[in-house]
Amino acid sequence: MHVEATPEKPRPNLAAVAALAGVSPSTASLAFSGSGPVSAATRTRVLDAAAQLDYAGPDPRAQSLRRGRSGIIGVVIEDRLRDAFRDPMNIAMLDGIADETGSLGAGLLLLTENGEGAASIRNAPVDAVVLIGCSTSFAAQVAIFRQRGIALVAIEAEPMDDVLAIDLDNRQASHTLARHLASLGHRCVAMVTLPLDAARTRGPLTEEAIEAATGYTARERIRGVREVFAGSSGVSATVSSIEEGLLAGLELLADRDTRPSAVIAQSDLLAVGVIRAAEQLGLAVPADLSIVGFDGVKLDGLAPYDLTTMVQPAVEKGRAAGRGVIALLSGEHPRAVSFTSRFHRGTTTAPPRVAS
Amino acid sequence: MHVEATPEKPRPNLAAVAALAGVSPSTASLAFSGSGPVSAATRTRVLDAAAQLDYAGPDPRAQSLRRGRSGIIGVVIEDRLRDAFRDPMNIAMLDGIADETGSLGAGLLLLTENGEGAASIRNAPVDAVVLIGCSTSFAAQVAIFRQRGIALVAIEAEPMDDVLAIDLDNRQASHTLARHLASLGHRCVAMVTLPLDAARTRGPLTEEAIEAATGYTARERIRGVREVFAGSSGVSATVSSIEEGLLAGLELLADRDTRPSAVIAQSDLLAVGVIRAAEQLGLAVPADLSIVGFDGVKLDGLAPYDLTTMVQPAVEKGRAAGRGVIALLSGEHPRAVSFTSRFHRGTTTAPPRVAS
DNA sequence: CGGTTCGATCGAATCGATTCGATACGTCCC
DNA sequence: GGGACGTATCGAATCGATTCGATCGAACCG
Repeated sequence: MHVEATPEKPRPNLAAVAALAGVSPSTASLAFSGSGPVSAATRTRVLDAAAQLDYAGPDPRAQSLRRGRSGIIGVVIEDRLRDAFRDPMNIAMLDGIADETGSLGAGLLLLTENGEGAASIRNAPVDAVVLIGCSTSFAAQVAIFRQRGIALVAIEAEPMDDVLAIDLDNRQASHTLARHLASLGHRCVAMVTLPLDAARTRGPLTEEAIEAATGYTARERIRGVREVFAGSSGVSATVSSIEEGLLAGLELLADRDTRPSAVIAQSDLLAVGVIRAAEQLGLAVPADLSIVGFDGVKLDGLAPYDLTTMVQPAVEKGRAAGRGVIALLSGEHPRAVSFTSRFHRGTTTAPPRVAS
Repeated sequence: MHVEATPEKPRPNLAAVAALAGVSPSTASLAFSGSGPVSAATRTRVLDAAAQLDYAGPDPRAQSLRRGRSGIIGVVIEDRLRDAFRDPMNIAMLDGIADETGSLGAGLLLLTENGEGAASIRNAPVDAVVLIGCSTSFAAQVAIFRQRGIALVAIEAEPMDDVLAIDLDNRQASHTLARHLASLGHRCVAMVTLPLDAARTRGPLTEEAIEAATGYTARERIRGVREVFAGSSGVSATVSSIEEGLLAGLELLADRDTRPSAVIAQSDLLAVGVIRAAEQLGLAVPADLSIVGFDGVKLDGLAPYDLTTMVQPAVEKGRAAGRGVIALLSGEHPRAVSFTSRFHRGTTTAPPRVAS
């Protein structure tokens, strides 16, 4: 006997299964979803028919149309996936989100800030969206999702109506770091900041640049530092990474006349980059240059340094965001959450060398 | 005048927009999709009506039902997001996939091997799926997706019908590493492998364990090593991470009588862990112990070591997978792709110390 | 001037399931 | 024996868009 494989193999649908089982589509649906009274015999018949037709279960696309839910949660990250994932903070948050939403059976759809096509933020089939920190084009994104009627959770973002905020004490924490340096005797500190705006340019931290900054996290942290070191300046980075910190550090430290005695980097990755820059320039850390970071990433291989930094609860932030999503989707009105960071004194800060 | 906000705000649909614009739904659809002859005047009228109703565009759920496409590509990764993202290889591959599929406008949906609910592998609304390497429950997953009629691309997996394979020369590359050690004079080498099966247990590499292993990558690499060092043994890891490598390393090196003169770790992360273990035990690398890895990750902070390893084109693998997905979705029949690794001689290998 | 063609628009079927209300049939109790 | 009740099942409407074929005018050409 020779088997003739039909090139066309139309996937069976619930109606076909129902027909084969000799029941109505509605009953077949009940049998699958289990959300209604169906006799055991009937259910068995339906399931057998399904097996016979090689039916894989209700089509999720049709389900999501009918139910008005797709079971998918969008996570908006930076433009370049690789950049976003290079920072352990983002991964930790993603992990926290997945932790909580996983119980709900929802999947995470990665969305980029300016993607086009079927899965852009304009038309991804998501039930809710988490905007992961440091977004520089926040307002525009919020407008889109609000129009689409999609629940929104934002990590570290400007407070906004209809957006559940998961916040961090960025200003206060930066203030703490700055005070630490001040108390050590530093008077001339410089910053290496996270991206200031959607353009993500590396460059000197001019007053105009700060004024025009749309990056909430960067701005808050600058503010915290300036509460202690009024008018302090620095360099803005294009992304949170070690390489970028190195470049920014070189820019900052190149000129020995304007060289600061301490650098406040807005992430641990950037801080490590600055340390590398210092090493390249022959500066000893912390003797010649004090450096602080932000995040509290355990950076394997940073030895012999132990970075002075603010440790923030990244996974917890993600969890809170995940719980927020769940609450919003069940029609509740969760309240904004705010996390605090903890000061960690490492070995990368010391009193400034006395001017020679 | 006081505005009365209706608590219920039914999202407008295309029909409502069409009605307001005085055209039929079909014409309104054409106006939005641009895939048909519509006069400029009509299009404007429709768009105005949409703006007036605050219509955000066609519902992606309905679109995907009608079109039979969701524009979403699933990526199946390990159970724990954090574990998966800890290995730069996975991120690199993800990045490569995103690079290619992004042009298609598709989003990446993160799926875990044994998730439940709306976004499990049984019922995620995806058009295609990429199984990222080292999957230990490959066959079961393939069966599910095949039944659902979803296009499949697998990175480093057993060849299978209807599955586009993106392969790496795991066996050959491991053979190369083993030969390198052999040529240095090593006779007693041990392995630290990637997870062998879905159970992901850490334990001695018994013959039975190897025999029963479902992890394709791990098995191939073991095979390559054994072509040179027949019967060589070692320890299997639960995940590819530095910590795990440390634990496996300690287990392997604890007993000084059975201690190997070289360790072949199946990933760079594991190799770093083994180096740490050696350091903890007071062994000098490479004088007392040679160590090789696999992947070619640039591990910042591994200094002063430069790991001897096989450099594999991870991003390229991801890109190939992405291109494969695109090809499959456009009905083509792309051919399997195979990548090769490049030997990198670092400073972590040397001739064995002569037995005292 | 009549036939043809082309462009714009419309109607209606369709994608595949869910769900509300109705129906049919037993069973139970007074 | 008849009314009340509960369970299993069914019909039909619905979710929101896309798309094929039909229709209707207008322009064009011989």
